[in-house]
Amino acid sequence: MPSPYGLNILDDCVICPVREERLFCNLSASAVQKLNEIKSTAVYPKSAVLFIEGQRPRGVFILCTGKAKLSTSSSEGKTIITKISEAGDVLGLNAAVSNHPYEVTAEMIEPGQANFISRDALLQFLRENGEVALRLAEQLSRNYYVAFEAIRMLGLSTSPAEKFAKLLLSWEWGKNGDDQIRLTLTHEEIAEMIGTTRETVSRLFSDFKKKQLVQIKGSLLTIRNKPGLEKLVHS
Amino acid sequence: MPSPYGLNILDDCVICPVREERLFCNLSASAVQKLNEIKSTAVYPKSAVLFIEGQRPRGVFILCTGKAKLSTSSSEGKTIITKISEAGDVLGLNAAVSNHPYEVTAEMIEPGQANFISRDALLQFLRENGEVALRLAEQLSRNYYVAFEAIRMLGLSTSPAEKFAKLLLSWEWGKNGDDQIRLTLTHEEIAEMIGTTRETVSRLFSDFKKKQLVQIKGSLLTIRNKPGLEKLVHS
DNA sequence: TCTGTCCGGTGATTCCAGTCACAGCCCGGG
DNA sequence: CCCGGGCTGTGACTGGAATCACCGGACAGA
Repeated sequence: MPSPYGLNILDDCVICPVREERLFCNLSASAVQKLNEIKSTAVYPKSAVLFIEGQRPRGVFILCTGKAKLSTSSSEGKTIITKISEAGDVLGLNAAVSNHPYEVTAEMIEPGQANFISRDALLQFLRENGEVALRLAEQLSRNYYVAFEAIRMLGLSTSPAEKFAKLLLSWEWGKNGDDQIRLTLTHEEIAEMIGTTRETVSRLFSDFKKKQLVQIKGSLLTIRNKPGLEKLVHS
Repeated sequence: MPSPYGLNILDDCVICPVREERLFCNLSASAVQKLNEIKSTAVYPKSAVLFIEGQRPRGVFILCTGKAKLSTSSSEGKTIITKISEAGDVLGLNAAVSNHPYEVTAEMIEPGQANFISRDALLQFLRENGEVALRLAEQLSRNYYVAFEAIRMLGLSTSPAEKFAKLLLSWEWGKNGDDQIRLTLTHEEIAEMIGTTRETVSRLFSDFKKKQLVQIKGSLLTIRNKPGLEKLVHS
């Protein structure tokens, strides 16, 4: 059956869709089998919320397609986005293994599918498959390094211009050989990633365009002068 | 033999000196025995550097006494302190298990002793003691949450005053029943924890004293009006 | 005891980015 | 087709924090 949003049908969404280094990859056949038994797959529209900061951890979500933003906010309403998750990412893992409340809110920014595994089933699975423990440690480590990058982003650069350049440069790499990417984030979301305001991001785009650093055509973003950007980053 | 710095002699420094929830606690007798074989203990003076950001991970340090600051800095010289480690903390764990370079620099701010375990020995130990894997995951999770708190500290508060109040309130709790603590950090270090400048911290102290929020007598810091501080924090 | 160094306090100045306000735009839905 | 809501661009203003500069005190070491 065709699903909405132009995505593949559910059965095409396997546990390990993309990245080899991820938690649930290259497991024994029986382990994969077990995983497929305890997972449940669902399709989420844009703006769907997988879980909310502060909730008790129900389980983990493995993103098959689409993108989700992970954010945390203060009671004042100020919000920071700590990561944009893509296919293959495991969301809510820290909360699930440590049984702390979710530390972030996960909201879809591009529609997609995700496998859900309840906390109980996950822990059970981990107990029965010692082989995964190391993978788990590696994945937790990766999460830590991602958080750490956010710290450097927020703490180590004085001007918004520098943070913005840093963010731009953190994209681009690899992907599809081409040196242009589709910009799916709103200025507001970019602002929340670098800890500034929407207006400032808007002005930065203008600035960077004027200075021939980047070029924008519709939603297509091109870097025209990478060394120029790197000179802004000094770190 | 008495050691310098007025500390206990080395043999008093066991693997698990303080906290029950830590990585190397409540292990089987044989595991503890093994740990004591592979560890090596040393005494570090103030300003001693255990490891430096970017170095290949040699191993982990388990702090027995003293305090260490973990920091990262940009090539511009700007520095942020991500955590003040105390007795019982395991330093360099993420780097060691994932074989990434140390992501922070660890420098003693109060002299003390630490056990060192080389990466090879640690991995070997982990392999032989599956019981520790879960502990490891929990510890990595804790590291993550600590980093996450730093993110919220740096990203979610607009004014230095708010960050400063937040930092003050993050101390105090528990310790020695008393509601005053010894301030061992310099203003500069505090500034590096909340992402501002030394002068601003100095002015904040003046402000808070004038507003009767805190009191300072020598190096003894007392909170005089906790609700007042909490009102500044809005998060 | 003297001296250099580190730390803490404070004033003056500058300027950047947050805030407010508003207008145009794109796009989707009725 | 037009309407409306979310996104984007830009101007004016201003407050607050970084920066620069300097001083005095504490302390360690010669």
